[in-house]
Amino acid sequence: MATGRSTQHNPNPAGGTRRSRGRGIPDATVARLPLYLRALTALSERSVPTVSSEELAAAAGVNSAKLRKDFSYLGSYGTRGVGYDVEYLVYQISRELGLTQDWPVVIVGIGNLGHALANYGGFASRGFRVAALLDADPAITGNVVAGLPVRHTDEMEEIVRDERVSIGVITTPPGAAQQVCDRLVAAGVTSILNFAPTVLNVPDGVDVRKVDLSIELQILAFHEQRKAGDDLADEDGEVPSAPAAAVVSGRGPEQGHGYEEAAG
Amino acid sequence: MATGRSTQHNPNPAGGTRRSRGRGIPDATVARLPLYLRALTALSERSVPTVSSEELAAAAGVNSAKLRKDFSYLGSYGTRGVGYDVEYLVYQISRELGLTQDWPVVIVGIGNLGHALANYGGFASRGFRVAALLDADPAITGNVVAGLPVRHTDEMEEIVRDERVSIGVITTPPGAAQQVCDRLVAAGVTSILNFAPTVLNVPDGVDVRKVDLSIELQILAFHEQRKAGDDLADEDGEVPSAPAAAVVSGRGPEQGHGYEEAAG
DNA sequence: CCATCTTTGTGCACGCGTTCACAAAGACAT
DNA sequence: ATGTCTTTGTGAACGCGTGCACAAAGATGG
Repeated sequence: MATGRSTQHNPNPAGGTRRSRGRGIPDATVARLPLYLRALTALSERSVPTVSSEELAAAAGVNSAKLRKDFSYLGSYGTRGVGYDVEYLVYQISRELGLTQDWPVVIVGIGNLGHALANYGGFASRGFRVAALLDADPAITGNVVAGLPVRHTDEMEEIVRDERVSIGVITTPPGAAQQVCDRLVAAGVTSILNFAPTVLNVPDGVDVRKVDLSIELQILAFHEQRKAGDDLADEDGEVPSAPAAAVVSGRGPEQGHGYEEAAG
Repeated sequence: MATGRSTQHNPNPAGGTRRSRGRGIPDATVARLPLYLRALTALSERSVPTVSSEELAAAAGVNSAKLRKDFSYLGSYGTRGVGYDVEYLVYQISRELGLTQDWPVVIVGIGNLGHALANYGGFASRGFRVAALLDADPAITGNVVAGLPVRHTDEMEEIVRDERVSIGVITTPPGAAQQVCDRLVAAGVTSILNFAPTVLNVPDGVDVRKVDLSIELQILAFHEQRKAGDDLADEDGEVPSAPAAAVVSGRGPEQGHGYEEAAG
Protein backbone atom coordinates (compact mmCIF):
# COMPACT_ATOMS: atom_id res chain seq x y z
CA MET A 1 0.00 0.00 0.00
CA ALA A 2 1.42 2.73 0.60
CA THR A 3 2.55 3.55 -0.82
CA GLY A 4 0.52 0.32 -2.13
CA ARG A 5 2.31 -1.16 -4.73
CA SER A 6 3.66 2.11 -5.56
CA THR A 7 6.08 1.43 -8.22
CA GLN A 8 5.77 2.84 -11.62
CA HIS A 9 8.39 0.66 -13.05
CA ASN A 10 7.61 -1.33 -16.08
CA PRO A 11 8.56 -4.78 -14.85
CA ASN A 12 9.28 -6.45 -18.09
CA PRO A 13 8.78 -4.24 -21.08
CA ALA A 14 10.42 -6.31 -23.77
CA GLY A 15 10.40 -9.81 -22.50
CA GLY A 16 13.73 -9.78 -20.75
CA THR A 17 13.72 -12.47 -18.09
CA ARG A 18 14.30 -10.55 -14.94
CA ARG A 19 14.39 -13.19 -12.25
CA SER A 20 16.67 -15.38 -14.25
CA ARG A 21 18.72 -17.31 -11.73
CA GLY A 22 19.03 -17.94 -8.03
CA ARG A 23 20.30 -14.40 -7.70
CA GLY A 24 16.90 -13.09 -8.59
CA ILE A 25 14.91 -11.95 -5.58
CA PRO A 26 11.18 -11.35 -6.08
CA ASP A 27 10.12 -7.73 -5.95
CA ALA A 28 7.71 -8.42 -3.15
CA THR A 29 10.53 -9.83 -1.09
CA VAL A 30 12.83 -6.91 -1.80
CA ALA A 31 10.12 -4.57 -0.62
CA ARG A 32 9.97 -6.37 2.71
CA LEU A 33 13.69 -6.62 3.38
CA PRO A 34 13.90 -3.07 4.74
CA LEU A 35 11.12 -3.97 7.14
CA TYR A 36 13.01 -6.98 8.43
CA LEU A 37 16.17 -4.95 8.61
CA ARG A 38 14.52 -2.37 10.80
CA ALA A 39 13.16 -4.96 13.19
CA LEU A 40 16.50 -6.72 13.30
CA THR A 41 18.34 -3.50 14.00
CA ALA A 42 16.08 -2.87 16.97
CA LEU A 43 16.83 -6.38 18.26
CA SER A 44 20.51 -5.85 17.67
CA GLU A 45 20.46 -2.69 19.77
CA ARG A 46 18.90 -4.67 22.58
CA SER A 47 21.71 -7.18 22.14
CA VAL A 48 19.36 -10.02 21.30
CA PRO A 49 21.59 -12.73 19.80
CA THR A 50 19.09 -14.85 17.87
CA VAL A 51 15.49 -14.63 16.79
CA SER A 52 13.00 -17.14 15.43
CA SER A 53 11.03 -16.58 12.28
CA GLU A 54 7.90 -16.41 14.39
CA GLU A 55 9.18 -13.61 16.62
CA LEU A 56 10.71 -11.61 13.82
CA ALA A 57 7.62 -11.98 11.69
CA ALA A 58 5.49 -10.61 14.51
CA ALA A 59 7.81 -7.64 14.92
CA ALA A 60 7.74 -6.92 11.21
CA GLY A 61 4.01 -7.47 10.93
CA VAL A 62 4.13 -10.29 8.42
CA ASN A 63 3.39 -14.00 8.19
CA SER A 64 6.21 -16.20 9.46
CA ALA A 65 6.10 -18.55 6.48
CA LYS A 66 6.43 -15.58 4.21
CA LEU A 67 9.41 -14.36 6.15
CA ARG A 68 11.12 -17.72 5.96
CA LYS A 69 10.51 -17.92 2.25
CA ASP A 70 11.86 -14.40 1.84
CA PHE A 71 15.02 -15.32 3.67
CA SER A 72 15.36 -18.51 1.67
CA TYR A 73 15.91 -16.35 -1.41
CA LEU A 74 18.95 -14.85 0.27
CA GLY A 75 20.35 -18.23 1.24
CA SER A 76 20.16 -20.58 4.17
CA TYR A 77 21.09 -18.25 6.95
CA GLY A 78 19.09 -19.82 9.77
CA THR A 79 19.80 -22.66 12.14
CA ARG A 80 17.03 -25.20 12.57
CA GLY A 81 15.94 -25.55 16.11
CA VAL A 82 17.43 -22.18 16.99
CA GLY A 83 16.49 -19.42 14.61
CA TYR A 84 18.45 -16.67 12.90
CA ASP A 85 21.58 -14.93 14.12
CA VAL A 86 20.56 -11.29 14.41
CA GLU A 87 23.90 -9.67 13.63
CA TYR A 88 24.58 -11.99 10.76
CA LEU A 89 21.19 -11.38 9.25
CA VAL A 90 21.52 -7.63 9.63
CA TYR A 91 24.70 -7.80 7.65
CA GLN A 92 23.35 -10.10 4.97
CA ILE A 93 20.26 -8.01 4.37
CA SER A 94 22.26 -4.80 4.39
CA ARG A 95 24.59 -6.26 1.85
CA GLU A 96 21.77 -7.54 -0.31
CA LEU A 97 20.08 -4.16 -0.29
CA GLY A 98 23.36 -2.47 -1.09
CA LEU A 99 23.50 -0.55 2.17
CA THR A 100 27.10 -1.44 2.90
CA GLN A 101 28.08 1.17 0.40
CA ASP A 102 27.47 4.87 0.31
CA TRP A 103 24.67 6.23 -1.88
CA PRO A 104 24.85 9.93 -2.59
CA VAL A 105 21.47 11.44 -3.42
CA VAL A 106 20.32 14.82 -4.61
CA ILE A 107 17.06 16.41 -3.59
CA VAL A 108 15.55 18.69 -6.20
CA GLY A 109 12.93 21.17 -5.11
CA ILE A 110 13.49 22.63 -1.68
CA GLY A 111 9.97 23.65 -0.78
CA ASN A 112 8.22 22.48 2.33
CA LEU A 113 8.61 18.84 1.49
CA GLY A 114 12.18 19.06 0.27
CA HIS A 115 12.96 20.91 3.45
CA ALA A 116 11.43 18.15 5.52
CA LEU A 117 13.28 15.42 3.66
CA ALA A 118 16.59 17.21 3.96
CA ASN A 119 16.12 17.22 7.71
CA TYR A 120 14.90 13.65 7.81
CA GLY A 121 17.25 11.58 9.91
CA GLY A 122 16.49 8.39 8.06
CA PHE A 123 18.58 9.63 5.20
CA ALA A 124 21.95 9.60 6.79
CA SER A 125 21.20 6.66 9.00
CA ARG A 126 21.65 3.94 6.44
CA GLY A 127 24.09 4.44 3.67
CA PHE A 128 22.35 7.42 2.13
CA ARG A 129 24.09 10.75 2.00
CA VAL A 130 22.60 14.00 0.77
CA ALA A 131 25.10 15.13 -1.82
CA ALA A 132 23.24 18.31 -2.65
CA LEU A 133 20.02 20.26 -2.37
CA LEU A 134 18.87 21.90 -5.58
CA ASP A 135 16.26 24.45 -6.46
CA ALA A 136 15.50 26.60 -9.46
CA ASP A 137 14.27 29.60 -7.47
CA PRO A 138 17.00 32.21 -6.90
CA ALA A 139 15.16 33.28 -3.76
CA ILE A 140 15.85 29.88 -2.26
CA THR A 141 19.30 29.06 -3.56
CA GLY A 142 21.98 30.08 -1.15
CA ASN A 143 19.87 29.35 1.90
CA VAL A 144 21.27 26.79 4.26
CA VAL A 145 18.95 23.87 4.92
CA ALA A 146 19.90 21.03 7.23
CA GLY A 147 23.45 22.30 7.21
CA LEU A 148 23.71 22.27 3.44
CA PRO A 149 23.59 25.18 1.04
CA VAL A 150 20.79 25.07 -1.52
CA ARG A 151 22.41 25.19 -4.93
CA HIS A 152 20.92 26.18 -8.23
CA THR A 153 19.66 23.53 -10.61
CA ASP A 154 22.14 24.87 -13.15
CA GLU A 155 24.75 22.96 -11.19
CA MET A 156 22.83 19.70 -11.38
CA GLU A 157 24.81 18.06 -14.14
CA GLU A 158 28.12 18.96 -12.58
CA ILE A 159 27.13 17.70 -9.15
CA VAL A 160 25.70 14.44 -10.41
CA ARG A 161 28.84 13.78 -12.37
CA ASP A 162 31.38 14.78 -9.74
CA GLU A 163 29.63 13.14 -6.81
CA ARG A 164 28.62 10.08 -8.80
CA VAL A 165 25.00 10.51 -7.81
CA SER A 166 22.78 7.71 -9.02
CA ILE A 167 19.66 8.43 -6.96
CA GLY A 168 17.58 11.56 -7.29
CA VAL A 169 14.64 12.72 -5.18
CA ILE A 170 12.11 14.99 -6.85
CA THR A 171 10.08 17.28 -4.61
CA THR A 172 9.27 19.97 -7.13
CA PRO A 173 5.83 21.20 -8.13
CA PRO A 174 4.18 18.80 -10.57
CA GLY A 175 4.75 21.04 -13.55
CA ALA A 176 8.51 20.91 -13.20
CA ALA A 177 8.88 17.24 -12.34
CA GLN A 178 9.22 15.76 -15.82
CA GLN A 179 11.74 18.34 -16.87
CA VAL A 180 13.81 17.83 -13.74
CA CYS A 181 13.55 14.10 -14.22
CA ASP A 182 14.82 14.34 -17.78
CA ARG A 183 17.78 16.39 -16.70
CA LEU A 184 18.62 14.05 -13.86
CA VAL A 185 18.52 11.06 -16.15
CA ALA A 186 20.56 12.80 -18.80
CA ALA A 187 23.14 13.65 -16.17
CA GLY A 188 23.45 10.03 -15.16
CA VAL A 189 20.89 9.36 -12.43
CA THR A 190 19.31 5.92 -12.83
CA SER A 191 16.96 5.80 -9.83
CA ILE A 192 14.34 8.37 -9.00
CA LEU A 193 12.09 8.80 -6.01
CA ASN A 194 9.24 11.01 -7.10
CA PHE A 195 7.10 12.95 -4.64
CA ALA A 196 5.45 15.10 -7.27
CA PRO A 197 1.96 14.04 -8.32
CA THR A 198 2.99 13.33 -11.87
CA VAL A 199 3.58 10.28 -14.01
CA LEU A 200 7.20 10.37 -15.03
CA ASN A 201 8.38 9.00 -18.34
CA VAL A 202 11.85 7.54 -18.19
CA PRO A 203 13.94 5.42 -20.56
CA ASP A 204 14.55 1.74 -19.93
CA GLY A 205 17.03 1.04 -17.21
CA VAL A 206 15.84 3.85 -14.99
CA ASP A 207 13.80 2.96 -11.91
CA VAL A 208 11.10 5.24 -10.64
CA ARG A 209 9.28 4.89 -7.36
CA LYS A 210 6.63 7.32 -6.39
CA VAL A 211 5.27 8.51 -3.11
CA ASP A 212 1.93 10.20 -3.46
CA LEU A 213 0.10 11.49 -0.44
CA SER A 214 -2.99 12.32 -2.41
CA ILE A 215 -3.32 8.80 -3.77
CA GLU A 216 -2.90 7.25 -0.35
CA LEU A 217 -5.60 9.45 1.08
CA GLN A 218 -7.96 8.61 -1.74
CA ILE A 219 -7.44 4.91 -1.20
CA LEU A 220 -8.22 5.35 2.47
CA ALA A 221 -11.30 7.36 1.59
CA PHE A 222 -12.52 4.53 -0.61
CA HIS A 223 -12.25 2.05 2.23
CA GLU A 224 -13.83 4.50 4.64
CA GLN A 225 -16.78 4.92 2.35
CA ARG A 226 -17.09 1.19 1.98
CA LYS A 227 -17.10 0.72 5.74
CA ALA A 228 -19.77 3.37 6.13
CA GLY A 229 -21.79 1.82 3.36
CA ASP A 230 -21.65 -1.61 4.95
CA ASP A 231 -23.35 -0.29 8.07
CA LEU A 232 -26.22 1.05 6.09
CA ALA A 233 -28.42 -1.39 4.25
CA ASP A 234 -27.46 -2.62 0.86
CA GLU A 235 -27.45 0.81 -0.66
CA ASP A 236 -27.06 -0.46 -4.15
CA GLY A 237 -24.96 2.21 -5.71
CA GLU A 238 -26.88 2.18 -8.93
CA VAL A 239 -27.16 5.68 -10.16
CA PRO A 240 -30.84 6.56 -10.44
CA SER A 241 -30.47 7.04 -14.16
CA ALA A 242 -30.60 10.80 -14.10
CA PRO A 243 -27.67 12.11 -12.09
CA ALA A 244 -25.14 10.95 -14.58
CA ALA A 245 -26.52 13.20 -17.23
CA ALA A 246 -27.04 15.91 -14.67
CA VAL A 247 -23.38 15.82 -13.89
CA VAL A 248 -22.27 15.85 -17.44
CA SER A 249 -24.48 18.66 -18.46
CA GLY A 250 -24.93 21.07 -15.65
CA ARG A 251 -22.18 21.54 -13.12
CA GLY A 252 -24.21 23.67 -10.85
CA PRO A 253 -25.14 22.48 -7.41
CA GLU A 254 -22.59 19.73 -7.36
CA GLN A 255 -20.28 21.64 -4.98
CA GLY A 256 -17.78 21.53 -7.77
CA HIS A 257 -14.52 20.63 -6.23
CA GLY A 258 -13.69 22.43 -9.36
CA TYR A 259 -10.05 22.80 -10.01
CA GLU A 260 -7.58 20.39 -8.68
CA GLU A 261 -3.91 21.15 -8.87
CA ALA A 262 -3.48 22.75 -12.20
CA ALA A 263 -0.67 20.78 -13.73
CA GLY A 264 -1.83 17.23 -13.41
CA MET B 1 4.99 -1.62 -5.29
CA ALA B 2 6.26 1.24 -3.71
CA THR B 3 4.92 2.80 -1.98
CA GLY B 4 5.43 -0.32 -3.17
CA ARG B 5 2.43 -2.03 -2.45
CA SER B 6 2.58 -0.43 0.62
CA THR B 7 -0.37 -1.49 2.50
CA GLN B 8 -0.23 -3.06 5.84
CA HIS B 9 -3.75 -4.16 5.84
CA ASN B 10 -4.56 -7.76 6.43
CA PRO B 11 -6.58 -8.47 3.34
CA ASN B 12 -8.63 -11.34 4.61
CA PRO B 13 -7.93 -12.14 8.22
CA ALA B 14 -10.73 -14.54 8.97
CA GLY B 15 -11.81 -15.85 5.65
CA GLY B 16 -14.51 -13.30 5.02
CA THR B 17 -15.03 -13.05 1.32
CA ARG B 18 -14.22 -9.48 0.61
CA ARG B 19 -14.92 -9.13 -3.04
CA SER B 20 -18.23 -10.83 -2.71
CA ARG B 21 -20.40 -9.25 -5.35
CA GLY B 22 -20.23 -6.90 -8.22
CA ARG B 23 -19.71 -4.08 -5.77
CA GLY B 24 -16.29 -5.42 -4.88
CA ILE B 25 -13.48 -3.62 -6.64
CA PRO B 26 -10.04 -5.24 -6.55
CA ASP B 27 -7.48 -3.48 -4.42
CA ALA B 28 -5.12 -3.09 -7.32
CA THR B 29 -7.83 -1.29 -9.24
CA VAL B 30 -8.69 1.00 -6.35
CA ALA B 31 -5.04 1.97 -6.10
CA ARG B 32 -5.08 3.05 -9.74
CA LEU B 33 -8.32 5.00 -9.72
CA PRO B 34 -6.68 8.12 -8.26
CA LEU B 35 -4.19 7.97 -11.10
CA TYR B 36 -6.92 7.86 -13.71
CA LEU B 37 -8.77 10.60 -11.91
CA ARG B 38 -5.76 12.88 -12.03
CA ALA B 39 -5.26 12.31 -15.74
CA LEU B 40 -8.95 12.82 -16.41
CA THR B 41 -9.02 16.03 -14.42
CA ALA B 42 -6.19 17.38 -16.52
CA LEU B 43 -8.13 16.51 -19.68
CA SER B 44 -11.25 18.06 -18.23
CA GLU B 45 -9.42 21.32 -17.66
CA ARG B 46 -8.35 21.32 -21.27
CA SER B 47 -12.01 20.79 -22.15
CA VAL B 48 -11.35 17.50 -23.86
CA PRO B 49 -14.78 15.89 -24.19
CA THR B 50 -13.88 12.22 -24.69
CA VAL B 51 -10.84 10.05 -24.41
CA SER B 52 -10.00 6.55 -25.59
CA SER B 53 -8.63 3.89 -23.30
CA GLU B 54 -5.41 3.99 -25.24
CA GLU B 55 -4.87 7.70 -24.73
CA LEU B 56 -5.89 7.71 -21.11
CA ALA B 57 -3.75 4.70 -20.37
CA ALA B 58 -0.75 6.44 -21.86
CA ALA B 59 -1.42 9.51 -19.73
CA ALA B 60 -1.73 7.42 -16.60
CA GLY B 61 1.23 5.25 -17.44
CA VAL B 62 -0.59 1.92 -17.52
CA ASN B 63 -1.61 -0.74 -19.98
CA SER B 64 -4.81 0.05 -21.88
CA ALA B 65 -6.31 -3.39 -21.33
CA LYS B 66 -5.76 -3.00 -17.62
CA LEU B 67 -7.45 0.36 -17.67
CA ARG B 68 -10.45 -1.01 -19.50
CA LYS B 69 -10.76 -3.87 -17.08
CA ASP B 70 -10.45 -1.47 -14.18
CA PHE B 71 -13.28 0.64 -15.56
CA SER B 72 -15.34 -2.44 -16.19
CA TYR B 73 -15.49 -2.99 -12.44
CA LEU B 74 -17.16 0.38 -12.11
CA GLY B 75 -19.67 -0.35 -14.84
CA SER B 76 -19.95 0.15 -18.55
CA TYR B 77 -19.22 3.81 -18.83
CA GLY B 78 -17.61 3.87 -22.26
CA THR B 79 -18.99 4.10 -25.75
CA ARG B 80 -17.60 1.68 -28.27
CA GLY B 81 -16.04 3.33 -31.23
CA VAL B 82 -15.71 6.60 -29.30
CA GLY B 83 -14.19 6.21 -25.89
CA TYR B 84 -15.07 7.56 -22.47
CA ASP B 85 -16.83 10.79 -21.62
CA VAL B 86 -14.29 12.68 -19.55
CA GLU B 87 -16.67 14.60 -17.28
CA TYR B 88 -18.83 11.60 -16.66
CA LEU B 89 -15.87 9.44 -15.78
CA VAL B 90 -14.46 12.07 -13.45
CA TYR B 91 -17.71 12.03 -11.58
CA GLN B 92 -18.02 8.26 -11.46
CA ILE B 93 -14.50 7.74 -10.17
CA SER B 94 -14.85 10.56 -7.67
CA ARG B 95 -18.02 9.01 -6.38
CA GLU B 96 -16.51 5.55 -6.22
CA LEU B 97 -13.54 6.85 -4.25
CA GLY B 98 -15.81 8.76 -1.93
CA LEU B 99 -14.50 12.14 -2.98
CA THR B 100 -17.91 13.68 -3.45
CA GLN B 101 -18.09 14.00 0.30
CA ASP B 102 -15.92 15.87 2.74
CA TRP B 103 -13.25 13.99 4.72
CA PRO B 104 -11.91 15.80 7.74
CA VAL B 105 -8.43 14.64 8.70
CA VAL B 106 -6.13 15.36 11.61
CA ILE B 107 -2.36 15.53 11.34
CA VAL B 108 -0.53 14.47 14.46
CA GLY B 109 3.08 15.53 14.86
CA ILE B 110 3.87 18.95 13.44
CA GLY B 111 7.58 18.60 12.84
CA ASN B 112 9.17 19.20 9.49
CA LEU B 113 7.07 16.64 7.73
CA GLY B 114 3.79 17.53 9.43
CA HIS B 115 4.52 21.10 8.51
CA ALA B 116 5.02 20.16 4.90
CA LEU B 117 1.85 18.12 4.76
CA ALA B 118 -0.21 20.86 6.35
CA ASN B 119 0.90 23.15 3.58
CA TYR B 120 0.39 20.57 0.88
CA GLY B 121 -2.17 21.78 -1.59
CA GLY B 122 -3.27 18.30 -2.49
CA PHE B 123 -5.12 18.07 0.77
CA ALA B 124 -7.82 20.60 0.28
CA SER B 125 -8.07 20.00 -3.41
CA ARG B 126 -10.06 16.81 -3.34
CA GLY B 127 -12.51 16.38 -0.57
CA PHE B 128 -9.95 16.36 2.20
CA ARG B 129 -10.02 19.03 4.86
CA VAL B 130 -7.50 19.48 7.61
CA ALA B 131 -9.67 19.54 10.71
CA ALA B 132 -6.78 20.05 13.10
CA LEU B 133 -3.04 19.97 13.58
CA LEU B 134 -1.89 18.30 16.78
CA ASP B 135 1.37 18.06 18.63
CA ALA B 136 2.44 17.00 22.10
CA ASP B 137 5.21 19.56 22.41
CA PRO B 138 4.07 22.74 24.25
CA ALA B 139 6.76 24.64 22.38
CA ILE B 140 4.91 23.91 19.16
CA THR B 141 1.28 24.10 20.18
CA GLY B 142 -0.16 27.51 19.63
CA ASN B 143 1.93 28.19 16.56
CA VAL B 144 0.01 28.85 13.41
CA VAL B 145 0.85 26.52 10.55
CA ALA B 146 -0.80 26.78 7.18
CA GLY B 147 -3.34 29.12 8.70
CA LEU B 148 -4.31 26.69 11.42
CA PRO B 149 -3.35 26.76 15.08
CA VAL B 150 -1.43 23.75 16.33
CA ARG B 151 -3.42 22.26 19.18
CA HIS B 152 -2.28 19.96 21.93
CA THR B 153 -2.78 16.23 21.64
CA ASP B 154 -4.85 16.43 24.82
CA GLU B 155 -7.61 17.75 22.62
CA MET B 156 -7.40 14.84 20.21
CA GLU B 157 -10.39 12.89 21.47
CA GLU B 158 -12.61 15.95 21.57
CA ILE B 159 -11.66 17.05 18.09
CA VAL B 160 -12.08 13.62 16.54
CA ARG B 161 -15.50 13.31 18.09
CA ASP B 162 -16.78 16.79 17.35
CA GLU B 163 -15.44 16.99 13.82
CA ARG B 164 -16.29 13.39 13.00
CA VAL B 165 -12.73 12.71 11.90
CA SER B 166 -12.26 9.24 10.48
CA ILE B 167 -8.82 9.67 8.91
CA GLY B 168 -5.66 10.40 10.86
CA VAL B 169 -2.19 11.19 9.56
CA ILE B 170 0.73 10.31 11.81
CA THR B 171 3.93 12.27 11.35
CA THR B 172 5.38 11.82 14.81
CA PRO B 173 8.76 10.34 15.72
CA PRO B 174 8.66 6.55 15.57
CA GLY B 175 8.62 6.16 19.34
CA ALA B 176 5.32 7.97 19.66
CA ALA B 177 3.55 6.53 16.65
CA GLN B 178 1.94 3.47 18.22
CA GLN B 179 0.68 5.43 21.19
CA VAL B 180 -0.78 8.13 18.99
CA CYS B 181 -2.30 5.47 16.79
CA ASP B 182 -3.96 3.79 19.76
CA ARG B 183 -5.45 7.07 20.90
CA LEU B 184 -6.69 7.95 17.44
CA VAL B 185 -8.35 4.57 17.07
CA ALA B 186 -9.87 4.75 20.53
CA ALA B 187 -11.25 8.17 19.67
CA GLY B 188 -12.96 6.84 16.58
CA VAL B 189 -10.50 7.11 13.71
CA THR B 190 -10.71 4.11 11.39
CA SER B 191 -8.15 4.98 8.71
CA ILE B 192 -4.56 5.91 9.33
CA LEU B 193 -1.85 7.17 7.06
CA ASN B 194 1.44 6.49 8.79
CA PHE B 195 4.62 8.35 7.93
CA ALA B 196 6.53 7.12 10.96
CA PRO B 197 8.92 4.23 10.33
CA THR B 198 7.06 1.88 12.63
CA VAL B 199 4.80 -1.11 12.25
CA LEU B 200 1.46 -0.13 13.69
CA ASN B 201 -0.78 -2.63 15.39
CA VAL B 202 -4.44 -1.87 14.95
CA PRO B 203 -7.65 -3.77 15.60
CA ASP B 204 -9.68 -5.27 12.78
CA GLY B 205 -11.68 -2.77 10.85
CA VAL B 206 -8.99 -0.12 10.91
CA ASP B 207 -7.03 0.50 7.73
CA VAL B 208 -3.42 1.52 7.83
CA ARG B 209 -1.37 2.68 4.91
CA LYS B 210 2.22 3.60 5.34
CA VAL B 211 4.56 5.92 3.53
CA ASP B 212 8.16 5.21 4.31
CA LEU B 213 10.89 7.19 2.63
CA SER B 214 13.60 5.00 4.04
CA ILE B 215 12.09 1.84 2.61
CA GLU B 216 11.64 3.41 -0.81
CA LEU B 217 15.27 4.48 -0.88
CA GLN B 218 16.44 1.05 0.15
CA ILE B 219 14.44 -0.57 -2.62
CA LEU B 220 16.00 1.81 -5.11
CA ALA B 221 19.43 1.05 -3.70
CA PHE B 222 18.82 -2.64 -4.26
CA HIS B 223 18.03 -2.11 -7.90
CA GLU B 224 20.95 0.27 -8.30
CA GLN B 225 23.30 -2.31 -6.89
CA ARG B 226 21.88 -4.94 -9.18
CA LYS B 227 22.40 -2.72 -12.19
CA ALA B 228 25.97 -2.04 -11.16
CA GLY B 229 26.55 -5.68 -10.32
CA ASP B 230 25.40 -6.83 -13.73
CA ASP B 231 28.29 -4.97 -15.27
CA LEU B 232 30.85 -6.34 -12.87
CA ALA B 233 31.46 -10.03 -12.29
CA ASP B 234 29.79 -11.95 -9.50
CA GLU B 235 31.45 -10.47 -6.41
CA ASP B 236 30.74 -13.12 -3.83
CA GLY B 237 30.31 -11.53 -0.46
CA GLU B 238 31.82 -13.82 2.13
CA VAL B 239 31.36 -12.36 5.56
CA PRO B 240 34.59 -11.71 7.40
CA SER B 241 32.77 -12.44 10.63
CA ALA B 242 32.95 -8.90 11.93
CA PRO B 243 31.43 -6.38 9.52
CA ALA B 244 27.94 -6.84 10.82
CA ALA B 245 28.91 -4.89 13.89
CA ALA B 246 30.35 -2.19 11.70
CA VAL B 247 27.03 -1.67 10.01
CA VAL B 248 24.98 -1.81 13.15
CA SER B 249 27.19 0.41 15.19
CA GLY B 250 26.90 3.40 12.95
CA ARG B 251 23.86 5.24 14.16
CA GLY B 252 21.61 4.99 17.11
CA PRO B 253 18.82 7.40 16.28
CA GLU B 254 16.61 4.62 15.14
CA GLN B 255 15.19 4.76 18.56
CA GLY B 256 13.98 1.34 19.45
CA HIS B 257 10.29 1.46 18.98
CA GLY B 258 10.73 -1.07 21.70
CA TYR B 259 7.43 -2.52 22.43
CA GLU B 260 5.76 -4.53 19.78
CA GLU B 261 4.77 -7.85 21.14
CA ALA B 262 7.71 -8.49 23.38
CA ALA B 263 9.06 -11.79 22.17
CA GLY B 264 5.70 -13.48 21.84
C1' DC C 1 24.93 -42.88 20.21
C1' DC C 2 20.08 -42.39 20.27
C1' DA C 3 15.70 -40.12 21.13
C1' DT C 4 13.19 -36.05 21.34
C1' DC C 5 12.10 -31.44 20.43
C1' DT C 6 12.36 -27.12 18.07
C1' DT C 7 12.55 -24.51 14.02
C1' DT C 8 13.90 -23.98 9.39
C1' DG C 9 13.29 -24.53 4.41
C1' DT C 10 10.14 -25.74 0.81
C1' DG C 11 6.66 -28.43 -2.17
C1' DC C 12 2.16 -27.52 -3.31
C1' DA C 13 -2.18 -25.48 -4.08
C1' DC C 14 -4.85 -21.49 -4.46
C1' DG C 15 -6.21 -16.85 -5.61
C1' DC C 16 -5.23 -12.34 -7.44
C1' DG C 17 -3.55 -9.49 -11.05
C1' DT C 18 -2.01 -8.88 -15.71
C1' DT C 19 -2.13 -9.38 -20.50
C1' DC C 20 -3.62 -11.11 -24.91
C1' DA C 21 -6.87 -11.51 -28.23
C1' DC C 22 -11.32 -11.15 -29.97
C1' DA C 23 -16.30 -10.75 -30.33
C1' DA C 24 -19.85 -7.33 -29.62
C1' DA C 25 -21.36 -2.67 -29.93
C1' DG C 26 -21.86 1.48 -31.62
C1' DA C 27 -20.42 5.58 -34.82
C1' DC C 28 -20.16 7.08 -39.32
C1' DA C 29 -20.20 7.21 -44.33
C1' DT C 30 -22.44 5.95 -48.43
C1' DA D 1 -30.26 0.32 -44.52
C1' DT D 2 -25.98 -1.63 -44.99
C1' DG D 3 -21.12 -2.01 -44.58
C1' DT D 4 -16.92 -0.52 -42.59
C1' DC D 5 -14.19 1.07 -39.00
C1' DT D 6 -13.09 2.13 -34.34
C1' DT D 7 -13.03 1.02 -29.62
C1' DT D 8 -14.96 -1.16 -25.70
C1' DG D 9 -15.72 -5.06 -22.58
C1' DT D 10 -14.34 -9.59 -21.31
C1' DG D 11 -13.10 -14.72 -21.62
C1' DA D 12 -9.10 -17.25 -20.96
C1' DA D 13 -4.36 -18.25 -19.99
C1' DC D 14 -0.45 -17.29 -17.45
C1' DG D 15 2.62 -15.88 -13.75
C1' DC D 16 3.48 -14.10 -9.26
C1' DG D 17 2.71 -14.01 -4.38
C1' DT D 18 0.83 -16.16 -0.31
C1' DG D 19 0.06 -19.48 3.17
C1' DC D 20 -0.45 -24.29 4.65
C1' DA D 21 1.61 -28.17 6.13
C1' DC D 22 5.35 -31.17 6.55
C1' DA D 23 9.82 -33.29 6.01
C1' DA D 24 14.63 -32.37 6.90
C1' DA D 25 18.12 -30.54 9.90
C1' DG D 26 20.17 -29.53 13.79
C1' DA D 27 20.27 -28.72 18.95
C1' DT D 28 19.86 -30.73 23.35
C1' DG D 29 19.60 -34.21 26.98
C1' DG D 30 20.26 -38.74 28.67
